[in-house]
Amino acid sequence: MEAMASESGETAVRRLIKSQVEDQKLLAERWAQITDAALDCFERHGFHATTIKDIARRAGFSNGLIYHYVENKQDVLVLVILEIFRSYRREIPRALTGVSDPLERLCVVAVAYCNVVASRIDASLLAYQETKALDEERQRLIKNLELETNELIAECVRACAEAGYLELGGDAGEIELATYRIVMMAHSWALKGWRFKDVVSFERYVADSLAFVMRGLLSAKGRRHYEGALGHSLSAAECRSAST
Amino acid sequence: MEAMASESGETAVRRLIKSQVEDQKLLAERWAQITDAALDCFERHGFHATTIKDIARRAGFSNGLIYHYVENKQDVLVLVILEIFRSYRREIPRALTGVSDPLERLCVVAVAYCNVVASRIDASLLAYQETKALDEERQRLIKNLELETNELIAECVRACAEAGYLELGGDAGEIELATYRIVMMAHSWALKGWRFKDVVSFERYVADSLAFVMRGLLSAKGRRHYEGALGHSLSAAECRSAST
Amino acid sequence: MEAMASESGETAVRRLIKSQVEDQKLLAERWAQITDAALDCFERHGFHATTIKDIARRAGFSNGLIYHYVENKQDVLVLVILEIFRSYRREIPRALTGVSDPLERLCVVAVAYCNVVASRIDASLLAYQETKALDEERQRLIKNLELETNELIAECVRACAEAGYLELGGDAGEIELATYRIVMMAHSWALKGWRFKDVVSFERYVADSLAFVMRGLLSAKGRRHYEGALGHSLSAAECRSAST
Amino acid sequence: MEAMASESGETAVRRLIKSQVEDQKLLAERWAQITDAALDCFERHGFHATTIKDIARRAGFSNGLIYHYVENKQDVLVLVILEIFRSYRREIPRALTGVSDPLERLCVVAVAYCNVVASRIDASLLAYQETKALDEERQRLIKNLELETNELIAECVRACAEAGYLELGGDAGEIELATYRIVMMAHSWALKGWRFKDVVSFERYVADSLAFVMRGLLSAKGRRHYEGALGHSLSAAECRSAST
DNA sequence: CATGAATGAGAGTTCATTCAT
DNA sequence: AATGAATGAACTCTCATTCAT
Repeated sequence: MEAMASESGETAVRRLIKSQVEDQKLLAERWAQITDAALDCFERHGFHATTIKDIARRAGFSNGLIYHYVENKQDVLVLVILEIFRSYRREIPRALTGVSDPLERLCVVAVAYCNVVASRIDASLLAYQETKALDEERQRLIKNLELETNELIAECVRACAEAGYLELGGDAGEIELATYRIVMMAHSWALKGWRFKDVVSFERYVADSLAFVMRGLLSAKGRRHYEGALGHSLSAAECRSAST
Repeated sequence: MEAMASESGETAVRRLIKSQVEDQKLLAERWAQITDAALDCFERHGFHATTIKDIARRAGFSNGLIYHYVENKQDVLVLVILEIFRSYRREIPRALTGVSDPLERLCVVAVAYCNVVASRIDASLLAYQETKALDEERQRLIKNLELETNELIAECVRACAEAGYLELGGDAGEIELATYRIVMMAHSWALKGWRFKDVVSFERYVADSLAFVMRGLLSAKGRRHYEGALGHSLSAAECRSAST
Repeated sequence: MEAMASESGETAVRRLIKSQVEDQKLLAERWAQITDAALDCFERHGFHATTIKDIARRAGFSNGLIYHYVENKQDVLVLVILEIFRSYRREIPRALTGVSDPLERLCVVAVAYCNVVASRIDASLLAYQETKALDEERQRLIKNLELETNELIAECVRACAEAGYLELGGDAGEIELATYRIVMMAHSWALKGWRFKDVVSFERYVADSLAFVMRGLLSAKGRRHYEGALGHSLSAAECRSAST
Repeated sequence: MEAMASESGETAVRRLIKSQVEDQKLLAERWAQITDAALDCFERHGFHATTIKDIARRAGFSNGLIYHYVENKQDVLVLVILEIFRSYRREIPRALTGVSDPLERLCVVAVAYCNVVASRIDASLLAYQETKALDEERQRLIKNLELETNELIAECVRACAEAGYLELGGDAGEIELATYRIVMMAHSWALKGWRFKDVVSFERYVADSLAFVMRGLLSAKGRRHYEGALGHSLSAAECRSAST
């Protein structure tokens, strides 16, 4: 399911963002340049205060060129938001590599997700802040990508649920809600970072929040497993978080 | 402290938003009209896509008039965001009236906060989405109002902590983090409502989330109290939530 | 001729500037208030940068009131420019009182004219700067008033010419040109004061310029009279200039 | 000093008026078009009554384009005023070419200056009328350019003073005042042309005024030289004036 | 006679987008 | 493929003027 969804994501992008340029290699390179430049500008001044010229200047080419690779300014925003979802899809599987215990996988995925969000706080917020500026089709694309990304977490949740570690039945709604508990734990740092930073370090925030979420989600069996055999590997996960 | 803080909020507004019109009654009426109209427009198209003329038209008066009551478009946004904080300050104390048990108060405050957010989902998001469009002074005002509002919840958290119901020491950081667990529970509905709505009803979301947060925060003593004597009054609180 | 002309001036004003208010005494009082306030504002910020509200505020009444005494903003400018011409008509005859020698009268009128200009530099410039902002009828009124004022000087010139003191025939063109030599001597101080002030005092400027103009205008007979019997009274005139 | 000063003038302009367009040739062409169109509009309706759109329309391009070559409306005014100072710097040296007698040079420079002013009466007045509308830096630039231009005349005055032709010591203040006598002779035609035109032709005005100024400035020695050997070349100068 | 809230046309300016080169 | 000059619609904000009270 993951593969299918993510393909539909990339495919949809190609359908949505029209380029006049045929050469696929060049297209990819230019999209990357545009994305980098735009991300930089948006983080500084937000989407609306950034002009196409700003982006072009930072990318090091003429403003006209952007319109060879993108139909309009909205598409640049889409490109940027996409890039974040790509980060998730790159980083999360990497973090999960070699981890097999379902509960450990859940913890790892939560921490990895937090790390991605934290490494691009402003970009993560863009999706919240500016999606409304997009037309319906593009909004739908982004929501789909979010659901795809959530699926990376949902899988781990599902595995835990099946192993009886979670205090929930296995129906889709419950799985999704539990997934969002983790998603919001990461996004809260981005959304409220301006305040949290004065109160607690990121590492401490992640550790505390993970413990909080786990207390909220785990069954008695899960709790035993979590507090028992899992102690050492979890601190390892936290270490990894600090090094990103 | 609460009273003082909230007063400073209103005072700051009067200092920040300059009106050419002296008549306080008229001023209040026009501000309300502008706020209503703007809220409506912003919810539909977002802040940037809404023009002053749109707002004036919807409010039913000339575009020039807005500038008699507000210095610029930013101020209209401030007015709108303010309105939400006013809702909190109106609704939360009302919900708490007559409730004395600390843990019950905590549950009630959480539900009340969720209700306010849910009744003005889009407006609640505005603060997230558009605060960046404001100058520093206005951003500071809004952040202060948020902290003031949080204090309404923090008080209840503190009382529970002092009663030993919570799994935390009483230091300010821990209190604040716990407060934000509740805040984010409400905001998550606003932020992710587009998805949750397909999965779960608002009432169910609130009930589940409250249970989740409580499991995460309560001490053993708190848990006993929560599950024991509190059962009946909590369902009452939920009923109230449904009726708002 | 003077009387007739000045009457036509005042009469024209009453015809041009329409007031809704009948009471002539009140009308005069309000016009004076408006003129004072406007003069003050125009000197600070110029005609265009001054708003009707600015003027009303400084005059101490509501902006609406101005439109009871004046048809539009242009009329306020006319009122102000008029005030300067009234100064000429007040000050110049006063300075000439008791002076009978034609050449002495010429010197006195020149110095008096300079004094009026210097006492209201910015207002004097208004006529130059903003007359173009007026419609044709008002421009004509102002030009007529200027000619009336010039006549105060021209009379003295004519008397000197008739006494043979000047190097010119008596035809109207020559008289007028000689008159303008004196007018421009005064206006130059207003127009170029920003530069002159660093180089020379006003009193010195007047004395030098008077000498310069006289050298340019006087016949041999006039020069003899000027350098002979006139010495003492001229320095007296300069003294008066300094005391205004 | 002259060269240096005039260079600093042009340099200051480039620093003050910012264009988005790099191409120097195009920049010069567009500036010229804007200047011409603006001059035309300003002469008709004044600076304030002229809109950017008016200028664009007359120049034959879109209103947006102006802002590629100029930062704001003020800069257009600066461009226009500048053009006049450029005329002085072009025309005056040309008129002086081949004239070596100091007194003759003084007469030639006066006539040439008058000719420039007369050929662009309204533009010459703009500097008087609208400088107040500019910010301080731009006002300073214009005043500097005026002083630079005056220096073209002051040189001739200085040479005459050194030759003993003028009734003045050589100190800077006296030189400058004498220079301004000539400047104001020219500007008076612009300022009061509306009246003079009915009384005297421009050529006659220049001849009379030159004679008037010379009578005012010359020493006995200068007068002898002026009336003696200079007769023929001066009428030549006047002829040139008529043909411009 | 006086007030001041309300109007609305129109100003300067910005910037996404186009297209000739 | 790349440039960057040109366009022009649309925005925010101002303010002379009106008119109900």
